[in-house]
Amino acid sequence: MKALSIKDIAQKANVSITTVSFIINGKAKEKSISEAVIEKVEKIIEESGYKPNQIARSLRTGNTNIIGLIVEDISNSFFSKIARLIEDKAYKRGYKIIYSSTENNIAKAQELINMFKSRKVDAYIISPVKGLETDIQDLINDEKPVILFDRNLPDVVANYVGANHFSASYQSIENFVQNGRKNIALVTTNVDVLQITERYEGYKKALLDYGLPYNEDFVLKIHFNQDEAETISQIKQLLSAKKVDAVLFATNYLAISGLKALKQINKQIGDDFSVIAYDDHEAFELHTPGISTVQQPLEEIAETVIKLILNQLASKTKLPIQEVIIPAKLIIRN
Amino acid sequence: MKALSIKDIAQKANVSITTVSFIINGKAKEKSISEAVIEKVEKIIEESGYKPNQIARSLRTGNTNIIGLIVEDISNSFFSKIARLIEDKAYKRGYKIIYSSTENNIAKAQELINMFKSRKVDAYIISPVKGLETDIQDLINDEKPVILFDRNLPDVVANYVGANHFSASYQSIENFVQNGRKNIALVTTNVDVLQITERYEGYKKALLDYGLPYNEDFVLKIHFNQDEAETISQIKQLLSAKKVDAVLFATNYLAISGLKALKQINKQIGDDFSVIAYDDHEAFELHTPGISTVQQPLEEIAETVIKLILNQLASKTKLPIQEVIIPAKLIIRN
DNA sequence: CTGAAAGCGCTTACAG
DNA sequence: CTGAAAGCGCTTACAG
Repeated sequence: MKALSIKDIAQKANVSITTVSFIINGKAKEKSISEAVIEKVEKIIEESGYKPNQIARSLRTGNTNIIGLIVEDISNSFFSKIARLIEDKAYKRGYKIIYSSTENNIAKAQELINMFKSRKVDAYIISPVKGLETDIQDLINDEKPVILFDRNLPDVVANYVGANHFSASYQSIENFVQNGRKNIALVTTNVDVLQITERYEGYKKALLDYGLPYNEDFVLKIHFNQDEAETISQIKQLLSAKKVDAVLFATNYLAISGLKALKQINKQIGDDFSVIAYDDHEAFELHTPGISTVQQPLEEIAETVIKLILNQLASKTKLPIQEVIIPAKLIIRN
Repeated sequence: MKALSIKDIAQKANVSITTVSFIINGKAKEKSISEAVIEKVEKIIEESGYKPNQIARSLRTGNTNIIGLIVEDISNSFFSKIARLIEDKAYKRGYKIIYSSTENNIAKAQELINMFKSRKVDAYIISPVKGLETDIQDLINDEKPVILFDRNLPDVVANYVGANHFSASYQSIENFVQNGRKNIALVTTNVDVLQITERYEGYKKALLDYGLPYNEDFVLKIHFNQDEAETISQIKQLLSAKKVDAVLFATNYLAISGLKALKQINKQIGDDFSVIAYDDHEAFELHTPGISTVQQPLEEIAETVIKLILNQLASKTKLPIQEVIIPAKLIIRN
């Protein structure tokens, strides 16, 4: 069964396809199509269930009404929640989302951008990987709306929306210090992105400001993509060999691994040992005791991302580049 | 900066666009284009960074290489994990995924299917809502590849992949009984989909088989979409007013709410009270004590879904409808 | 008030 | 071995 085309509708209504097109696109009044014709055509469209072919429309107009979303991993709850919020807001404005996960792999990310390009997506929302600078710059030079989020690329001038990672991590350490902790460890990843670096810098600076020594042995950089079992074992080692009395986990999945490690070695969170996790996770609230976390304001991030995108999409002229830094919130749970 | 078209490449190479098209599509040999021309054209394509416009290609061929994924909520970890696995496998075969969340809303789901239709997606992967029967039947009549997953629609004959919800729930109750539980409650949703009904039936049948009375007061049907606070308060009521000694939660998010409720009323899981949750969640493993769960084999489900889709996409003829029921696994954690 | 025609960028049957 | 031309289903400038 072949789908109906505008031609079929025009034939049934005994008008030209031009007229049908005007009516479909709400230009009937503007083009002064008579009320009678409008009604007739609309009735036929309604009855036949005709839906314009978006592919043809896209080829003609150059717009697809599709936004490309490129994240590290859609199954990570931070990204899937953002994806959901963005989807919601985009759909209300007639945009659909096509997504992809980079797995932190430059080659894959580049390939994805190329695919999205050849599919002519109208705009890009990207949680970038280092190494993507030129590709992103090309998009921007092409006048494509691009919003980076979560992590920024220092060497590219692009719109960016993200939490204040430095101060979030600084505050966490501050909290540890106020609770009398002195041997504070950081468990982070070896991924070389600004947002991770900033969390590290916040940690370092806070130690310095509070007169605590910085000890390299207290910083564990977990290899991205390594087995969770390996991660757990490294964390166990950090915690048992050293006199660590507090740990900041730089991502939620690291904290999850960390909690598993604690459970295995039977180390209790309490009077002489504290933990703070970056990014929330249901497990943290449920954990006994509750795990304090640094929360990125998801709703606000998604809202800002989509607002910037839609603004750019709506504007004929190039808008100034914006960096929106949103404070993260430290939630104390014990 | 206008993107290059096949015409530009043809001009640069001094050949027709037909020739360029054959080369791009790997039909050069078949069409016996000379080696010299192939090399020349490929070099120009390479140097210029030309990428064929997929929109034009889609309009011409009728294929988009896009698969539409319709789920209840992409931010639910069950769906986001499936989304990730499907994405992976689809990309390897040249397909992209466009997703959408129905929020269990029939009207929204219908709208989504229509959008996907007019966007000419090549295939549909749908976790359906009741009420979508005709829409899905229409797709099937249109010879579009359609795979339902997670939940089936009894009144539509479509490919389906899902876990054996009945037996999963039956086994859970069996486990409770073997541990001496006698007053077993079920916390489920009021969503009227087969997969939820089956979990309920499994619960009922197991009680019957083990000679335990079925008590309506022990079945709590939570309204989908209601506030979590409300859910928690209802669960608290169930647990405090009744002499319930075991609870099966029919979805992971209900179990999360349930655990919060337990924490609030300080009810311990242990010798005289058991819990099993449907669908895994990191929180369950970390919880003290660990929460037993019924796990759907995500990898296997995704694998089967994508295999069925690709088979259909590859096949010229209509393939027989298949229902693949995959056993769920009961993981005992305490 | 309405329509014929060009063109978006491809693919492919047909011709030579 | 290669190319001219039709056509996928739309939109829109132009003409009347």
